[in-house]
Amino acid sequence: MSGFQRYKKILDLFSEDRISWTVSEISNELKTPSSTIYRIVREMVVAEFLESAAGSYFRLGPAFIKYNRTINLSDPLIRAGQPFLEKLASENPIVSVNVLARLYGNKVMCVADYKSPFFKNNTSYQKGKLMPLIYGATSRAIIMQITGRRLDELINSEKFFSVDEKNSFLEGLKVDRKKGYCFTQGQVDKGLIGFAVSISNKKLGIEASLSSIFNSSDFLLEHEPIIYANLTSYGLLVEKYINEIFNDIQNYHHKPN
Amino acid sequence: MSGFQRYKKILDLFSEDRISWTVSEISNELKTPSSTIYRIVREMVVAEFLESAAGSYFRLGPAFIKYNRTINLSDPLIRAGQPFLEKLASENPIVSVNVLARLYGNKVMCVADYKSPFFKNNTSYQKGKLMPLIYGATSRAIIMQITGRRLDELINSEKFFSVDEKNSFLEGLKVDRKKGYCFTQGQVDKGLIGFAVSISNKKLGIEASLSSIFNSSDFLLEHEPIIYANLTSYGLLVEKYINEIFNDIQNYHHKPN
DNA sequence: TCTTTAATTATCATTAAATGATAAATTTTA
DNA sequence: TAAAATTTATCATTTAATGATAATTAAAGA
Repeated sequence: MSGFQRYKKILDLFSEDRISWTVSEISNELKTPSSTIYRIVREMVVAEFLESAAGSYFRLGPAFIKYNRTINLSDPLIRAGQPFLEKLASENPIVSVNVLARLYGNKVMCVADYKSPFFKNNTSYQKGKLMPLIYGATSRAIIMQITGRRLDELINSEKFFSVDEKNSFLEGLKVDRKKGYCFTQGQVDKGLIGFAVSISNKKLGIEASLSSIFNSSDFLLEHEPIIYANLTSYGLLVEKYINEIFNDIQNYHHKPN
Repeated sequence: MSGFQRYKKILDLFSEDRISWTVSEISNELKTPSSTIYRIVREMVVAEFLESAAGSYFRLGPAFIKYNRTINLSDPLIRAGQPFLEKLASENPIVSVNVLARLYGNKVMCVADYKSPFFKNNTSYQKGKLMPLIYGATSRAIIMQITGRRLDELINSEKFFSVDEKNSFLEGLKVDRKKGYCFTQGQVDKGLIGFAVSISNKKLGIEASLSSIFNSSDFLLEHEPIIYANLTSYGLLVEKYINEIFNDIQNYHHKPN
């Protein structure tokens, strides 16, 4: 354990399922002497990346709230896409959750979302939550834009039930690529269906998706063309804005002093 | 530059005003050879704390979105207070921005907020933004619960125009402490007024505030008792829930395996 | 396209810091 | 108040970070 990993391994212990750890628990988990962990934890507490809680427990610190704000102001996908999510929701024919998602390691992460006021169910897509790579329209619209060796590597990180399942998944991707959008039913959350389009920008290395998620009970076949039209047009709009942001940044940096 | 500081110094370069940096810019800024910076930046890119943007620039990475989610699920102040902000807004007599804030180093940081649907103005209080310690009701309700040496240290980190200003500030705190709430007018944003109460929990080390911010043009004197009653009752409610969360955590950790 | 320049990675001797066993101090619990 | 648990301090040893330089790769210009 060295370099930044030393710190990250500790931070990664803190999760939804385990929000606080003591030094001795960390020490056991990472098989590292507690004198070492104490030193590292103290450093991170000073930096507000960790915070001491009651009973000798520690939890993540408020620094992440601060950095998260800066991310929201600097990530071109979020900057370009966030403002359109509410509009997309209001133009959908039925109540929806609308999501911007992107790759995060071998997983997919939602980075922005907007839920229509009267949408009842909870979706698994929540800002900052990692989701499976191969299930759900949101994820499909991301991997369907990836090809060649990178696709292989990503796919190989997933466990398929059988070779057949894997092949039919890859075939499905080809079909979706031609159609230009993805549709899935209950793959992530039962009772929900998802539609998604790809969002990409080669220069900025953006591989993302824009998706709308509905209650399957609300959905009628006649809704599909409208949903598809909305996603497609807003998808293009987001890509256009990403491009504008890219140009803005270029100009900004090339300004003479 | 050593330990965690080495990484934090780089992360802290990224801000609202300067969202992306090149390695050579970082190298100049921190007076550290670029070969060293390259190595460190590469580590943080792998960890998704940084991300490469176009034109050899880097920006903050999506890891912060993930950790921010975990914070929202684990911070007792946010967990206890967030659910009440919308209710507080709906019970206020005029449109408002409602904020949970806490200490962050020598500054105050908003950690959760809710704006009524038709509130027009922008407040400076945004989730994750650092705000001055001595201006605005939101901040006052935090420092007014701090006394003795810690108060001195915090106050001394601030620049007052004069000794008089400092003394009258400290006198004002005493008055507010007796009143049990704070009121300020245009100290942070012109045209806005703020009311705030303290939120605290000794066992959990929480020093925070709950505040409502209004357009001064909307405000009538007859609103004050209602605003005050709302803040006080919701403040107590939040403190009660913080306590319950504290007990939950205690029970959870003391469960037999 | 080729050429030039800039960006990034690799190498490695030197320097500096992290480690972890132990002891001491502090805080919490019984 | 005593005992136990938590946290900090110390320091010889181990290990990793540093930064000058060279090599490679990618981007920008001609």
